[in-house]
Amino acid sequence: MPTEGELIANRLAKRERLLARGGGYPARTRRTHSCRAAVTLFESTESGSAEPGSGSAPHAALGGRVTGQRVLGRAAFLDLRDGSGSIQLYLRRDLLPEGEYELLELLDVGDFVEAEGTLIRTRSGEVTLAAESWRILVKALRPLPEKWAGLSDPETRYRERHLDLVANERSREVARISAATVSTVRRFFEDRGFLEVATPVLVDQAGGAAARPFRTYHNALDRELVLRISIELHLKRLLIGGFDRVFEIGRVFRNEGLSHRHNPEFLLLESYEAYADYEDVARMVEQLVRHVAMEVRGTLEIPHGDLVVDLASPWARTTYREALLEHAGIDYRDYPDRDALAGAAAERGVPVDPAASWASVVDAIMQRLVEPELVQPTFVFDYPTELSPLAKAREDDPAVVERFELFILGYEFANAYSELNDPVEQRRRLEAQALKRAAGDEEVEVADEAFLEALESGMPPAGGLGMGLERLMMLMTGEHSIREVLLFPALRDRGDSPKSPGNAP
RNA sequence: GGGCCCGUAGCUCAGCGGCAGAGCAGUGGACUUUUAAUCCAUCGGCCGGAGGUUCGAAUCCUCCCGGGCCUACCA
Repeated sequence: MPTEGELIANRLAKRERLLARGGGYPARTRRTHSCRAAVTLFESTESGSAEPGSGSAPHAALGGRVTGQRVLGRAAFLDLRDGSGSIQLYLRRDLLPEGEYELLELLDVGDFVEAEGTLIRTRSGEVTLAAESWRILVKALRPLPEKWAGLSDPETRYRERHLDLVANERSREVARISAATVSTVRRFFEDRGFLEVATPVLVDQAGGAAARPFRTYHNALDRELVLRISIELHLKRLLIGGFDRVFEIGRVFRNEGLSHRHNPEFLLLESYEAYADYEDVARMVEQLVRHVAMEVRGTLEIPHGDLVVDLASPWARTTYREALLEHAGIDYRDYPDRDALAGAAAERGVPVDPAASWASVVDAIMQRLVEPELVQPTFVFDYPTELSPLAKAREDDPAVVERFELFILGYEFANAYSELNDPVEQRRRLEAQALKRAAGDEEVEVADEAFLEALESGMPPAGGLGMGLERLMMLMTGEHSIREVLLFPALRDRGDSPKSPGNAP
């Protein structure tokens, strides 16, 4: 077992020899088929001939990465893989032009090659390209993870995702399901006449949610900027401008801790529909999630760990007040006093920050005692107004707003309102939040003057939706950690410098 | 932030006070239908880092770095 440096040095030497022969790193290839297409081609014209070069056997030129090799003297088998799948290559000295078989001396697992020849089925039944010509396209300098045990160290899988994807079919599958989830969501909204827009990521103030932002600086404008924590306020300005249905799928950034379900940057879907209310949005979300499940999984019963998430049955509906009563035994209306509520929370084992407001206490109880219980899809309607500064109050009860959150697997999947569009009331609510901020609470909604002014020009009644798409990916893939569905999850800096082949002895 | 666990060869892992190990990969050789090819030979180490205990530390202790799980926070 030579050191990593020696392994790389071996491959660098082979690269030199390859270049000396006039090969290596060509810009163009002669590929005629993907690996999968070649197998399909052969099976559709199955000649059954086990002897290469005979009769009407189909011909193909393939390219891909060598993932395994079995050399038997004057013949060799290579496993070739491209983005479509894999196929076996058969190299035989007497089938190849003079000197080409000896290229094997320069080949390592991990290199990309091109081979052109005849498709056959071997004695053991495998569809195989019997090469009549081949070359090395790319010399890989680093050894790939071991072929049988593969790559399992989570840290390496996350930090060097390319190796994880090469080594683990499951990781490729998760990436494909995640991508299909996003494209299906996009198509769902497009098919319903929503306009997809792109609004600024760099903004003056981080509004639309309550979270700490990342701060940055624009040199030419000599301006402090922050990265958005939400998309909401810009999309509402588009409703004001006259678009009735808009949506955006975009990254938002929250300067908070990491966990198995939180990443500092994540993919947020927001949609706004004029002349709709939160009941309409709830119906749409139910359709959306079911549609995605059918498109990417082909079923409405999604296995997740030990349980099955049932998307087919009608989704449970409750209210914030009922949910707290059922799971925590607290009717928050019996505790209009902050300290009394904090006492009730403490009795139930919910830790309470002494500085927390009434709203923070009630929400701590919700998060701690209620949300984890909501495993099967559950809508929770009608949140306390104090928790929801951008939502419209119920006409029959101004203490609560027309807001719902959707919970699946014990965590928040979606958040939706009948959007507050009374500019005077909106200003009053945001000013109340500003008082909290002045009292030291950094995680409250900011009063965005540009948004408030826009609202004064008149926003139609509308229903809005926000949904973290990584959580939808987690549901669709059955993964329990957001790091599995993020291709490059945020990690701490390991501190050492990247290894370079240039440093190899 | 707190608790538990992990870090040994390129990869997957064993060793847990007494000479640093295995498989795969690599290197040399044999082999024209293999598919975890096989067979022979062989190279290979900052045991995450720094201190400490000890005659002696990969092994025990402390701190630090990185990761995982649980938990908390993120309305």
